Order: sequence, then structure tokens, then C-alpha cells
Amino acid sequence: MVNHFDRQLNLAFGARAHPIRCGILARLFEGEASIAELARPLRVSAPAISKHMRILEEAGRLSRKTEGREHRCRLEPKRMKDAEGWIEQHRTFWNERLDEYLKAFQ
Amino acid sequence: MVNHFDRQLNLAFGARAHPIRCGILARLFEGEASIAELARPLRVSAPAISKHMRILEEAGRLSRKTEGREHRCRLEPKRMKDAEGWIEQHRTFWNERLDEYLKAFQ
DNA sequence: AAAATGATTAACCATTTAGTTATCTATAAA
DNA sequence: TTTATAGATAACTAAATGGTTAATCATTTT
Repeated sequence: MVNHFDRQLNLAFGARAHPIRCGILARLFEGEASIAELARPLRVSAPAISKHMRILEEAGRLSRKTEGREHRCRLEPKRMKDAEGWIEQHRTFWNERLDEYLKAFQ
Repeated sequence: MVNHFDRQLNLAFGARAHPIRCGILARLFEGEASIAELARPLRVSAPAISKHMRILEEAGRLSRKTEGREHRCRLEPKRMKDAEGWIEQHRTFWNERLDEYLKAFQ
């Protein structure tokens, strides 16, 4: 049986949990952006964005390509799809267990 | 348009993100437990469990009934179902946006 | 070649988080 | 009724988080 509370899920949840990281994801749905372009509307410094970017990249939600001195950040659709599929599996698992639970206790 | 990164989702994610809280949820899938019974296998003090319980209760994932001096903790199936439904909505949203994104960029 | 720009890294600081032990309250057992 | 037990709360500490500014590196512009 899979461990349903493993690091990968925690990472995905943790990555999304911070408002600045949510802001980054939301912004990138509109299209690519550089670090500076992400920083400006979120009212934080570039180093702050840089750190959040690393977390989101490690969680497999973002990627970047370096164009000269600019880093163009974008959503990583394939890996995002994977993550969402992953969550979907867990959702199913939870619902099944909840059904059991409901039968047993109510 | 709904704000898809709102407090409720962050709370649900945050609540699940900590290993001890994951451990509590996993344990309660096996059935009810007291604070002490939760604490023992997780190798932390009762006050530590007490704090995590509060977070999980506020996130609507657990409830307890007081039986004498014991607190019987259990999953809160209805509210869990709500939370999962909530996540399901978001999953759908994300997939739709991802499809748009894929069409636009690939 | 020098200056300016985009981003990372380093060093630092404040806040939050998560744990502990000690104390207190309520219930159960002696 | 005294003692023991379950749990909450308080006070404290250590570690993690998230931010800043300053320094550095690479690229672009002048």
C-alpha cells in the first residue's frame, strides 16, 4: 500500500500554501514572466522571489529558461498534470476510506 | 471568479502538510483514539498533540467528544467530504486552465 | 571598455512554528 | 477524601521561514 502522506504530497501542498507562491502561480497562468516581473506586483524583493521560485521548481510546478540575463519563468504543464493526477489518486483513496468510515460509524 | 488560492484551501493544505498531523489523520483512519493514544506512537508529548489537534479541528478535519477525562478524537467525515469536494473543484479548474495553457504554448 | 541591469548568493534579522517541562483543572479510582 | 490520570494552558527554547540589504556574476547597453 502506498504511503498517502509522503514527502511528495507534502511538498506539493507546502509549495502551494504560501500566499506569495500562490501569487506566482496565479501570475504565471497569464503567461511567462521574469523574476522582476513577478516581484513587482507582489511587492517583494527579487531575492524573495528567487527563493520561492526554488521551492516551486523543486515541487515540480515551474521551470525557467535563461534568455540572456533574464530568467523567463513559466508553469511546467507536464509536471503540473502529474501533480494533479497524483492528488486525484489521493482524493479517490480518501473518498473510499471515508465511505468505509461512514458505514462503520454511522 | 472565485479566488482559488484563498485561506480555506491554504488551511486545508497547511493542516495536512505537517508529518505529525499526517500521522494523526492516518491513525484516525483506523478508528477513534485519545490524545495519549495519538501521542504514544508518534513519540511526542501530549501538549504537542493537543496543539496539532486544534489546528486540525480548525481546518475541519477532526472532532472530539469528551468521555469522562478522556477526549475521543475522530475524523469528521462530513467536513472531510466537504474539503475533498472543494479540492475536486479546484482540480477541475486547474486542469481546464492547463488545457488552455497547453493549447497556447505548445 | 565602462556602466547599467537581471538575477543569485550571502549575511543578517524578525516572526512563526513546534517542541519541551511545569502548572492547573477535572474526572476516576483508591 | 486522598491520590492518580487525562488533558489544557503557560512559559520557555530551538529551529525553520521569510524577508531585507549588500556583494557578486553574467549579460547588455552605451
